[in-house]
Amino acid sequence: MVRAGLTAERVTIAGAELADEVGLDQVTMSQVARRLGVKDASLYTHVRSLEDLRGRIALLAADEKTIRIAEATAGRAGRDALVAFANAWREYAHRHPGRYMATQTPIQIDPELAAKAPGPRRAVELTYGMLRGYGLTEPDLTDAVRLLRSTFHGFVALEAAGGFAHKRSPQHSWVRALDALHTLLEHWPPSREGDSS
Amino acid sequence: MVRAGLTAERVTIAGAELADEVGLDQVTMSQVARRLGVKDASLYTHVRSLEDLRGRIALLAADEKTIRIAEATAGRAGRDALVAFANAWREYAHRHPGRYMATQTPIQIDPELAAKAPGPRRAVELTYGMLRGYGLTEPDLTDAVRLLRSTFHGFVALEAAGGFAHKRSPQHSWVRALDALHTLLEHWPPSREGDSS
DNA sequence: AGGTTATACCTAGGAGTCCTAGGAATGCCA
DNA sequence: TGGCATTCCTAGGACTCCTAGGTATAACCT
Repeated sequence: MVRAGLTAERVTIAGAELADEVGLDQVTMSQVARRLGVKDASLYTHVRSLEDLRGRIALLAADEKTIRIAEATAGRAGRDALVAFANAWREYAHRHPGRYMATQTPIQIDPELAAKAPGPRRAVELTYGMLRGYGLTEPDLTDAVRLLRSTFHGFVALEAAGGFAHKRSPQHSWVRALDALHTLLEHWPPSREGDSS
Repeated sequence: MVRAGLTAERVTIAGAELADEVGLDQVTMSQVARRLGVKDASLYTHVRSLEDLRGRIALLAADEKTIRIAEATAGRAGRDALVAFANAWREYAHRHPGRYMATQTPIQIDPELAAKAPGPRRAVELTYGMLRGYGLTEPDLTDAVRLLRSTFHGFVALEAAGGFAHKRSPQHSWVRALDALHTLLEHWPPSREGDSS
């Protein structure tokens, strides 16, 4: 009898592959075990539960996505950086739909595990860095970061859910959205606080 | 023996309530049946499968959300309409997290059933109507609609997933995002097609 | 009212899933 | 070579989805 040589990472990767191939909710302990040539009970040595596995897939995806974005934006600034950032985000979501969907999970991720994963924190830093060139200051900066992340995520999520009719290619709308966001960042509106107009 | 008086609608509503209370993935045939005081097998008279039920919940949510938005935007125009539209969207997502999450489901909804649901189609019309005041023309109009929908959805999705750190209230960022979108719509950038700068 | 029909709801059960408990095999290191 | 930690197993309980086939009830029709 040959051991399969499992580890939490290998289980997570198998789950992530499965998620991309057949959808996140088809990722079951049994399926993952089958793919690894192992009985489902064996997985519990490496992973606490199915929930835990899904959390690990989400963190893996966050890390991978962050790395792609970092590579894509390296050495770029302004509009170039914005476009590279956004395209890397969207491409990751397209290439790894299951992994990406795992990141949408309302958080019940093991905090201890999440603390070790550099992805999420790094992603925020990257976004701030990308916006440096636009001359925004806090709290506008945080608001702009959130707006960008919302738009990127929302677009790919609607795309994945079939939320766009067929009359115009999503690609066109995507490019135009990036144009719009760029000009928006260049002319970020002042706060209307106390404005009664 | 008293009959429960079930129907596809009542099963769907029970499922939707359950989704809001305990999360969409806790919506099982057994749980819904239990809530209705019925055996799980009985539900299959009214609903084809669990997938089918989830699709019905998604359509119900789409309809409800559209109605809320229609009420909120009635008689408004310009920025007022934009803010009312967006707030109605976000409020629905907050109040009915489970239902809302069901709408994110990658489409495997019974087409025949979807054709009868007015929600999604109506929602698109409403969005176009809201943008009428901004003087956009096709294809910019479609691009703008998609950008707005992406941002609204992305924001509430990230909010629900705990994607925003605690340093600044999401509410502030939301208001600023709406400001930003409004000025963006007033100064929609021309197409850069063929622009090599 | 009584009989007929449609259907709402049931019981029974198979297959698949998550997860635990405890045992056997394997690789490592003295 | 022997001891030990760990990997992986078998066995099994509880729950889930869904089907098949039977019973009870409501609605309709004369």
